[in-house]
Amino acid sequence: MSGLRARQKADRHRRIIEAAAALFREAGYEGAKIEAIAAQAEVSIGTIYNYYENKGDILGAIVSLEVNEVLNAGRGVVARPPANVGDALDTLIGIYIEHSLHYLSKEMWRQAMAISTQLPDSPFGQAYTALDRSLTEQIRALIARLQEIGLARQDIDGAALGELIFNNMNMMFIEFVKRDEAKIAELRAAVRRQNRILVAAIGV
Amino acid sequence: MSGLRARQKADRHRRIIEAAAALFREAGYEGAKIEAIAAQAEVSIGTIYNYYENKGDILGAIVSLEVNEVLNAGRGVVARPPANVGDALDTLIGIYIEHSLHYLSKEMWRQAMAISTQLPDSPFGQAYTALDRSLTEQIRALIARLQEIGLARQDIDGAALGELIFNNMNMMFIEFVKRDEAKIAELRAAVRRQNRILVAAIGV
DNA sequence: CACAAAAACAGAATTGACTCAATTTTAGAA
DNA sequence: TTCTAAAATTGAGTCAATTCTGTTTTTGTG
Repeated sequence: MSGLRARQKADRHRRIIEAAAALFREAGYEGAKIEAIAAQAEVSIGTIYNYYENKGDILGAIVSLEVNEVLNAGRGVVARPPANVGDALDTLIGIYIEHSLHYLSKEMWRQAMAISTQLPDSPFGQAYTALDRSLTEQIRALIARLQEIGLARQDIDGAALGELIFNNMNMMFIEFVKRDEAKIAELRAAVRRQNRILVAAIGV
Repeated sequence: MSGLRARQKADRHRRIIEAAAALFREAGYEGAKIEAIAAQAEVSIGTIYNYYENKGDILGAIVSLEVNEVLNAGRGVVARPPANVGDALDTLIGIYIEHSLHYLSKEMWRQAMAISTQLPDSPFGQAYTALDRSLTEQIRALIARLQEIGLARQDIDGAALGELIFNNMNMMFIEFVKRDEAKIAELRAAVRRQNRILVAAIGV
């Protein structure tokens, strides 16, 4: 039996996430008081803390949903990459960046990133690290695919290269969300310029 | 005249920083209560907030001292770099990493990094960004030096390369401080492996 | 159906960072 | 030396996240 308790639990989870997402957008992370989230979700404060360890974990759950969508969107590029290394990387990274701001504001990203380094052992901290690893893995998969097709040199250390590309992109993204006035187009151009060095090194 | 007021001010600054540094080490960042810092520094809570905007700024002042030392230590390497690109990068990065844990614990680094992304416009947030830029600039200077000496190709985009190397190193350092059991030697080896790709691409 | 144990809920109490109005100290002019 | 305005200090009070303990609901069993 699926059980009344289990159903109510799932429902409460959903209500809390929805209420929090709405309030984070409206009022920002700091501005969204736990009390308000509880009221809007129609649960008590205590119940929220029964479901999430702390306020950061609530944001974490929202961020995780988002990053999983990004990973999904990236699969298509890995399966059928553009016909040269530069465009392939640019396309994948473009998807990451564009999607990332679809549901989450820069402020939400800042908070999420801060929490993940501040509390690396909290549920969200660990989830965030795992998500980063998945993104690195996807870039690495793209490189492997390009090597297969014969677009990239076979003798390249694909693992190290994947990390290099991800780490650089991620750091650029962090700086990007730290400045409210920074534009997506500029971020993409800067990363492309940096990647050009790598593209030259690994193209056949 | 240097003035009584100015002298007392400098003295209070010093006392607050020393008290905070000691307590951060002993009890961790969260564990060090403002009230305790105030007591140990023999000032009132209000005075601390007269000198620093918030708790993070106190840590920020400590971190800034540390990073400036790191920058200083790096100057020597840029002035007289080892005789090949790989060793030159490894030596500079080695200095950064080894120095970084001299005065600051991993926990203090985690907090500092978190604060700098959470509040990028606070005094410390801005200072931290500037410090990152200085480190990037130093790596770029090393590359320029290597190009001068004829150890690196002249046609490389030095600015982009410097950013790439710094961003990768920094991200690796972030992951490093997130895991208490991570070892310095492993970090250095991983970064060396990643840089090898770049070294191959830019060596003459 | 009745009941006991387990799970979940509620919200008052606690805690600690930060604010602010009142008080004290300093600098410098008369 | 005395006085006044500016600067600095103080700590009690505020605010919001988190904890804690008693209550209610659900489940499984006889």
